[in-house]
Amino acid sequence: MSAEASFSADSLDLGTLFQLSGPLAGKRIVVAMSGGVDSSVVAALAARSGAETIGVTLQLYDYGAATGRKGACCAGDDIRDARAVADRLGIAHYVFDHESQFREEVVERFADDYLAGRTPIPCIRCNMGPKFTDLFAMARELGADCLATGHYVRREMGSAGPELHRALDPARDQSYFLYGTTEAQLDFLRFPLGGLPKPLVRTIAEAEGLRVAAKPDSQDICFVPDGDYARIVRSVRPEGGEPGEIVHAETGAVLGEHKGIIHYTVGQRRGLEIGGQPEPLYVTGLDAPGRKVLVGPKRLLAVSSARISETNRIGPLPAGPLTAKVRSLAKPVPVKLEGDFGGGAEATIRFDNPEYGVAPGQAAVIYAGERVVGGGWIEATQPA
RNA sequence: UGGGGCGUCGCCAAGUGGUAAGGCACCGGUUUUUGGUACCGGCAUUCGCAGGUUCGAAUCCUGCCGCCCCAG
Repeated sequence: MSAEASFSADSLDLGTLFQLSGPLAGKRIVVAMSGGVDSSVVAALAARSGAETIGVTLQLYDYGAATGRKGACCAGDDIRDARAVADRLGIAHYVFDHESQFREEVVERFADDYLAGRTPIPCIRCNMGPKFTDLFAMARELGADCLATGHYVRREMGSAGPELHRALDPARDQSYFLYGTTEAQLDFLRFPLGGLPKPLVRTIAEAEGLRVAAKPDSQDICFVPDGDYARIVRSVRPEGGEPGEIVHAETGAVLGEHKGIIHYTVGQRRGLEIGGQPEPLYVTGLDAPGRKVLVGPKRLLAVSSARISETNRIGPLPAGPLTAKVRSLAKPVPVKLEGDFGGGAEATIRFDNPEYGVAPGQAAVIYAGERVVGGGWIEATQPA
């Protein structure tokens, strides 16, 4: 409202923002438009840059069927918003129907993970698949010079090629969700917002007269608008939600009954509905075949190391100290990396200090300072 | 139906004459591009029920009800 109110896109060095060498006129930028503020601003900046700009939006799911409540989600509105922004900017805009791919690669996988006693992160699968693989291919086909997205993450040129870095604004950083970006993808991708504070992005949206300027930030899982993810799991895999026993991890005592393993995640405290305890009980493990939820006091959550799979490495492994984030909201903690890392190999991360609530299915993202070195899926953990 | 013990929020539990701790659970909020976590706040006008004593009772007395243990 103050200094930023008078800000306009003209004060930004758009060439630097999009990291394209030479004049932007004659270049072709494909922007992944989700219908939100961020990607809309990216489209606006691209359009301003003088480059030919093409907006692309993926329709990822049928909001009516997926949520079971017609109009409960804004997928339809998002697409309309994206189109409206593109119209306003005078750029081409294409919508691609990706429902079946999204359903298979993201939604069903999400459900299967829960059934297997894991705690999935669909956003990462979505980034790895529909967004960075499929959109990537489309942008190539469209003859683009780069694919730009509204993610808050930075692409920095290192001595060995482009590197992925955390966003300048740590509160907005989305690097955790993008660790799976391959070097080939990163070469082609651009993240113009990674160095900008969010309020500024909204200011630009206002200055550009974008209808989405005041649109709330998306949160939660996009195909679970009301937070009831278990219902989505059951709608995809009706066998989910089978009740079972809640068992003490140490004594084996049956403490209660649960309403389906899909409702629980390692590290979870609430929702067990077991009272009369001297200290809180946490979910310490999930026994999918036995349909058991294992619980115990907090100390049982302490983990010394984790095995991670399908690792992706972005750029060379640095010599310096490494940190890891094992959930999106957490400060990276010091770790040592053991085994091969990258190229899909399995590796182990060893925590310098015990880490609590490390859930299989979540991602472990490895950092060297601000740089994202890569990451993998947490397969199993070793008690501390 | 002889003896002993116990009945305080959904659960565990402090309080034995001075006007209901705490923990767990639950609910709400904050945080947040996943699930969780964490933090903050809320949560028994009432102590199995009914009488009585007292200025005043969950705390003392009486009866009843319920549960547990020992004895049979």
